[in-house]
Amino acid sequence: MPRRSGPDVAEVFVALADPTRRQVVQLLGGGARRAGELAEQIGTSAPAMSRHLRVLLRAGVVADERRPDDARLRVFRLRPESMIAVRAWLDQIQAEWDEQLQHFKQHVERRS
Amino acid sequence: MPRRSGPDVAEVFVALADPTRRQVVQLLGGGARRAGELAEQIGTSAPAMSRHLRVLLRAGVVADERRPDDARLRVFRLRPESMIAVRAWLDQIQAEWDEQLQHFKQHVERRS
DNA sequence: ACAATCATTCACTGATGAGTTAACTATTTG
DNA sequence: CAAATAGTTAACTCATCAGTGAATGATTGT
Repeated sequence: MPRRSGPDVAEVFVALADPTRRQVVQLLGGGARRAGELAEQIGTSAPAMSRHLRVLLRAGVVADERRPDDARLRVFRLRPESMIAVRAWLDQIQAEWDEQLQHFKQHVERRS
Repeated sequence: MPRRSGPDVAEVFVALADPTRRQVVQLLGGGARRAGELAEQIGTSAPAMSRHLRVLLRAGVVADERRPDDARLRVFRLRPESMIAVRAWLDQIQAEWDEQLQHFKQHVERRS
């Protein structure tokens, strides 16, 4: 049983509320990257990036992996399941919304 | 020209990062509600709700409308465009991700 | 005009979060 | 072993934000 928790929609939203972390996600969409690469390409310090990555990890947005050939290097990749969790939340809202629209239509038709 | 700005994905994410505001969005998915109703059903104070609604307004997540019959009553409804903006952002990430997967597949096939 | 209702704004508090520099751990390389 | 590299942790500062109670604004009812 893996120790890292599954994506929780609340934490995912918090994670994606920060612009730097959204940039990280966008970069990781193009493939796995090292922590240092992310810090450099985004233009933030290493400590700041480390903290951001920890938030993304705990939220289940990214996963980490140490390189077998050089264990200093920590590689991060996207976990699309987290995005799917956000989508599911949006779907839930939109489903209720559509249902409401249906009721409204029926109401209008009954009045005509 | 309406004074409220269109949905900005950055502000939408910030708005949805708060659990109370997500509850508001969920309730509004079931139809328009007054500020007081939202405060009561969620169990928060009126001032707090007012602030949350202002954030949601500025982010373009909700729209407000004063009732013609009783101008004290301010009714809030969902603006689905904001959710669509979030979806578009997710789509953009996932598109890059899928493209990356394609490249990976081709790489594996070439190696076999 | 006066009271009641619905909601917002103000002033304040406590908590959280992002950034920085410096120190530290772990790993690889000469 | 010593130096260099990759990254995290620690201690601190600053800003932001959510909540609260009190006061205020705006509108309706008597």
